[in-house]
Amino acid sequence: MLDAKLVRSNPEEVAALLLKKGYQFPVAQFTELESQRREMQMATENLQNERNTRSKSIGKAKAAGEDIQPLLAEVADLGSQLDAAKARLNDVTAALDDLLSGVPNIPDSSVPEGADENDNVELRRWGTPAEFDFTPLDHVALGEKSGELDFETAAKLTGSRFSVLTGKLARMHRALIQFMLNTQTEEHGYTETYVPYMVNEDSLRGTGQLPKFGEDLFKVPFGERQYYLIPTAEVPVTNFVRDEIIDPERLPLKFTAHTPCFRSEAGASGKDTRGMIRQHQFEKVEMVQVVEPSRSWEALEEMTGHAEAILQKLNLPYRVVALCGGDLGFSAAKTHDIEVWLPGQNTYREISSVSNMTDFQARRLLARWRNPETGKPELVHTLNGSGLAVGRTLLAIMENYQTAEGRIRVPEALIPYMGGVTEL
RNA sequence: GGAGGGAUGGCUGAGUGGUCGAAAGCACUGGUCUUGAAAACCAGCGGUCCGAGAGGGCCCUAGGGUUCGAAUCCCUAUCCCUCCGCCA
Repeated sequence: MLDAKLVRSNPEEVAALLLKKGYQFPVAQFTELESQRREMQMATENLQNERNTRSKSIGKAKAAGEDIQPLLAEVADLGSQLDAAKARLNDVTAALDDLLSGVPNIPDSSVPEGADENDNVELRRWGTPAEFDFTPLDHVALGEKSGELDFETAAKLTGSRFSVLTGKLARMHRALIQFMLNTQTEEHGYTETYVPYMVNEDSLRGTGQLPKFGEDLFKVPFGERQYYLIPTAEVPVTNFVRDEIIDPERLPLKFTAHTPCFRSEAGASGKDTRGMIRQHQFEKVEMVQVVEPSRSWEALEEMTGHAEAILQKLNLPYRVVALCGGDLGFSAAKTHDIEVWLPGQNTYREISSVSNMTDFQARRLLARWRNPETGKPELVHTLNGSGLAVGRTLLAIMENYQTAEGRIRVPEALIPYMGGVTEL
């Protein structure tokens, strides 16, 4: 959520900044609601003040043994006036909150202009795509050959956009998770966590998936309530700090978690239907940092490096792009995507996304730290990034490490995790 | 699933329907003392919203209710603890 004060004092300026994201901020509607809110808040508070003052004097009179009947008569209709005022105020603040919670984060000034992924800006490339003296297959064809990647069985068990892995391929999938977690914890200083795969609405509100993006989530009815399967570990892990005031010496908080992620892919029918690029269920190792505001841009670079390190160790060629305004997510002020080279598709595809949410999530979360300079609780900045998406890493290895016989060599770094196996 | 008990500021913890936004302690900040530190002593010290300010509102898990007035009484929900049952 954006800072209401900021929006209030410079609505036009905020609207102009949000245009970069392709978002039209309804300035007139906001200003109108805001002036109503102010008027009603003052009216309500005046009534409350009067009620408090009078009630107090009744208490005094009673204590002094005076007759309080005349005083009671004077306040007879104050209650109903107050109720009416409160109801009007509630309506307006609810409308205002609705409006404001649908407004995305303001993109950083360094974010490139642009409408969609075609306008993203490449920052750097690492590694050289391998030359094959045969026509490289994509991971679906490779999986069919070995029989270890099976979409038909998955469709029988559940439906489309699921996969079944078996044998050594399943093991490599597991090996990747261990490898990523070990790297993030042992080399990059993250604390490993294990978290719920279902969360409540408050958590999703805190990180910004709700109220706007509920249709992307799998819902789980639970008694009278509703839980949601997590779309990313960002949700449970970032919510660690909801309603917390964090001691400055504890910052930065650096957490990593391996979780499955569940996405309905509601708006993506027909997109990436082949293979395991876009699934309803996939594994991801996530990095989350909670930092003091002055450090968040530094942390974005650092975390991008932490994701890149995995690809470098696996010797997978990739490039890093800065997302343009139109391609940025709702809560992000800036995002780096890391795209891995896929020979089977002859293109780079997203394998990690690292974002600085600045104080946007922290405001909804009420995640604060006590700034030693002011002594006051102030909002922290939150960041998250994949380190990495496991399924996509697996298929990148399949395609980049394939042999003419359609087998898959095991990347050096993974051999210890594979019990010494060097080829599948 | 059943029976009880609880939830109060950064933490621990008192609180009789009416000067209660809330005792006390810890922690923290400033000061006195000291070469310096510790100890001791003194003082300060919740959050949030509106307002230029003066000031005012709201917040004692959450949501309802009773009342002129609720941290305090009633209802519901959530979470935690104890015991019984069941269970990977």
